[in-house]
Amino acid sequence: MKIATFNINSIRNRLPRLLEWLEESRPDVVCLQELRIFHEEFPLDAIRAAGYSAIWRGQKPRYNGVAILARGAEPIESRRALPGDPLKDVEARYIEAAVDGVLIGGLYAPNGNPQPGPKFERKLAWLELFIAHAAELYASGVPVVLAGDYNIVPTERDIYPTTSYDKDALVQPQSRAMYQRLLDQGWKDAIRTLHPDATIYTFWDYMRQRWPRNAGLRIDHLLLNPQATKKLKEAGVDKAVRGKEGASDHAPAWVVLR
DNA sequence: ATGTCACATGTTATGTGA
Repeated sequence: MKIATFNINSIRNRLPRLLEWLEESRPDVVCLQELRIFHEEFPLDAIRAAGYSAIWRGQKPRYNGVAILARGAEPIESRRALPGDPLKDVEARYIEAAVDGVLIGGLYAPNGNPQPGPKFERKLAWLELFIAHAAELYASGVPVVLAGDYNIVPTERDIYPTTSYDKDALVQPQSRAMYQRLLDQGWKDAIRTLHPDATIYTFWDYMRQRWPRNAGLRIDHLLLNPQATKKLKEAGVDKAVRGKEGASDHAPAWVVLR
């Protein structure tokens, strides 16, 4: 069972790219972030024609937005917001469903820039709620995968050598501490578990030639509880997706569970 | 400060979010 996460950065502009990738990579489950559509604009017909069913949340105005796609199965929705999020009706950032006995949480954490400021406070507050919810899911007894754009660079190894992100919310010690708290609960970062020392990125900014220079960041993650970790077979990033014409600034990251 | 890209407002650009 292949489970992927992909920050699509506007599903309207990138639908052909998404369909192409679905065909090539053939994931069984996909968590999408940054749909950037009104709820009613989701391209369900095209997704169905590609062989997937879907649950999603868009919003007005067209920011954020998350979805879970499943091939050959209906995702059984368990949540469409993070419990306790005061902005749960305003910002579409979390969706959760069971697919083939695996519980999937799809997330789009707040970016948090500029930092410091209210955006950064919102990021930390959202992550606090996410950590609390993750603790509940961890203990559920079933395999759980928390997949999405965490907007956190976990360690220095997860960013190209630079000082230009030093003030960025993605690398702040407070952000990294939140990620560490998830690992301390027992969640495994799937890519780092299988590739502890590799240089792996999932995001390359459009600016300053960062893709051609491979000046990337690893901010899209799949966290696994022990029941899911036991099944972990492969993990990776479909890096080539970032190099296509009209690509998102993120590449899909994925795991294969036995 | 800059670079790029998508969207909102409602220009014939400018601002925001990333």
